[in-house]
Amino acid sequence: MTDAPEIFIDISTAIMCVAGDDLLCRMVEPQDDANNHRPRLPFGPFMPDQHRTMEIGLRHWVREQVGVDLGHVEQLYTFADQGRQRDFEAPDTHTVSVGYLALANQTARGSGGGASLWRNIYSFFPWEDWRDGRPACLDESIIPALDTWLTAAPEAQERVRLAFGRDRDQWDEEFVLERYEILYEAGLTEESYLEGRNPEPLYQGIPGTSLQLDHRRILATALGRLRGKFKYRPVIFDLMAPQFTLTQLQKTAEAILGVRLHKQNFRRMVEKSNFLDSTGKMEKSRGRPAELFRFRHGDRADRPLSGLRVSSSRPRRG
Amino acid sequence: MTDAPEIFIDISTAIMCVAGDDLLCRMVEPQDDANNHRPRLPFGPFMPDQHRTMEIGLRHWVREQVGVDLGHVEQLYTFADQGRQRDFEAPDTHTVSVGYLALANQTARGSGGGASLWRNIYSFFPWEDWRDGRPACLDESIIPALDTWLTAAPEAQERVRLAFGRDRDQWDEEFVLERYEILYEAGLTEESYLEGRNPEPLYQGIPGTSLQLDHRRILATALGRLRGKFKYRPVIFDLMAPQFTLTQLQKTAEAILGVRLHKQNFRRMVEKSNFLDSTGKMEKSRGRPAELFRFRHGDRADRPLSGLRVSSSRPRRG
DNA sequence: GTATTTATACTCAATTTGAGCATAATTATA
DNA sequence: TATAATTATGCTCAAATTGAGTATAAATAC
Repeated sequence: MTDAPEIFIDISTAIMCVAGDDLLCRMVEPQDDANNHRPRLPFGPFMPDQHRTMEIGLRHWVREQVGVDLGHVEQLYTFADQGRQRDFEAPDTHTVSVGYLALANQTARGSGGGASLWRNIYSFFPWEDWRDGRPACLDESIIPALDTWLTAAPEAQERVRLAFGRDRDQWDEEFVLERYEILYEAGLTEESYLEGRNPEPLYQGIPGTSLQLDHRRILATALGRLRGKFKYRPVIFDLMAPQFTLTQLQKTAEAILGVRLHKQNFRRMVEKSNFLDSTGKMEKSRGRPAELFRFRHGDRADRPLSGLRVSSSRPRRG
Repeated sequence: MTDAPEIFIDISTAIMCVAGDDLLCRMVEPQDDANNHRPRLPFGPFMPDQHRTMEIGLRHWVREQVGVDLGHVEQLYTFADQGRQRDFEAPDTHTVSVGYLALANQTARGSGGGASLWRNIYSFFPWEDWRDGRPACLDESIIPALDTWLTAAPEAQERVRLAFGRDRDQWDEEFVLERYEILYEAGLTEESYLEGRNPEPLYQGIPGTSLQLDHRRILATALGRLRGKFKYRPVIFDLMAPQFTLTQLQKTAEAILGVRLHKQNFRRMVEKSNFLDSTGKMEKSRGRPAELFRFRHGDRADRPLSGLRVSSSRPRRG
């Protein structure tokens, strides 16, 4: 077993942050040196002799490449399939990719080395943002393209139906990865085209910026995980500034879920959850000033670690 | 960078199955060749030249070592910390361990090569089974031992409180891994003793069979994941025979959660969820015969993929 | 000082949950 | 053969939660 390919591990991190209405992800922009004009996540090899754990390794690469202070950090998934992140210069090598999700708040946004940028997450997944109603790109390009693909791959019918729903209400916001994987397999992403999965650049009608290597896949995993997790663990507070108003909290929840929430009910839920301590202070901006709250940490909350069981608002018109 | 340690990947699988009241996990028993008398999970190296994906690799090792037909398969976590699964014979090597959860039903239990056995999962985590009330071992050995440890490591106080709760009702059944990790760090597992974390065999008062390598850690991850997941995805049906009664379904849910459920409410919930099709048939055993149901697959269910939002029964006596 | 904006309070019906009582259809046993 | 024990299923009912408002308060903008 001497000529088995040597294994390398890449650690890539999706760092999320919120600003106003936007859920942002920290990218490393391409240096425009011809080869690779797509942005990427901060990433680097896992070096067991220098990093006792992968999380230590990840913090090293993040510090070096984007200099952001991380709050909550969690491992997402390990992708090992051949060909999704192959290094063509080292064919006798197999690189496995471990994706992480990290959360930061605005105060920790840092600026750090090199060209880098916070990008709205929905610029990579326009079809995931339903805050202003059903995204137009679904009916304009994605669904028609998938229908075409399904005539060639009818066995995928059920999977597509589950991921993209049939009519309204059938959309499960957590299936971010499933949807991205389907688009990838259907050849509707630039990634699949560049990796030679299909001869035609079918992706060109579909909006959404593509990323290097398998980073958009990792990012899809991150968004899906975040959407699921914040419903049952209070991770949302890692995205908030130390003090915040209920509206800011709600905007953050909406940005994560890609969905509009009912204001009064959100407030009621959050108050009952006992997560918040009120600072006496007020924030004034436009209309009536809003009270500033802060997160009440572990020891005093009664439901130790549940999340925000949000209920979305479906303004009645149909 | 020529003398960086070479990386290997182990794939280990926790295969779960249900029989009656018991949640079982498929072990490979030790061949009793002195070195290792502890059981282990089926596992083997990931060989990228032979297995296009890790899941293919896992199925290969499972087939070879225990011959079980797998239903649902899902990746759990990738553990990479030094020293938790070190191979002392190859010091210039670093092995990363990827854990998987797989579900099987009784009809798929197979027998396959070598000495192997289904073992009750709570034999490894006796403190996780609350079906007959609070496990005695908690107050008899675990909590006192943790208290002793906390005097030496007071910074862990908050973590311990969160994982083990203070009084009743504070126990979050999903924190299986967190609890195991605390016991490991506190030196209260045979694994930590054998890995040289502490000179005294403190674990000897604590019940629970230990496993080889980091397999009990993977198993803890598996149980925690299963407990969480079946609440929002219908994975429980992968553990059921093709036809089953509501009581059997409830027993399975109880075995997973390690908690007793309220029968009538469980029935009501499961009927409303629309997951079941009634076969006309009945199963008779002791009392009144029970109707046999089967799982209604995807296309016809109205809530496509929610899980069983169980409500536990707390018989009032306090 | 009136319109606009935003925050917060309160209401109310519909639904869901938690707990238990009642009844039905069997097998085990006196 | 009657009666007890056992298991399944049906139904009730109050409490709590949810979904969708209306109403009012406290600012700024014009």
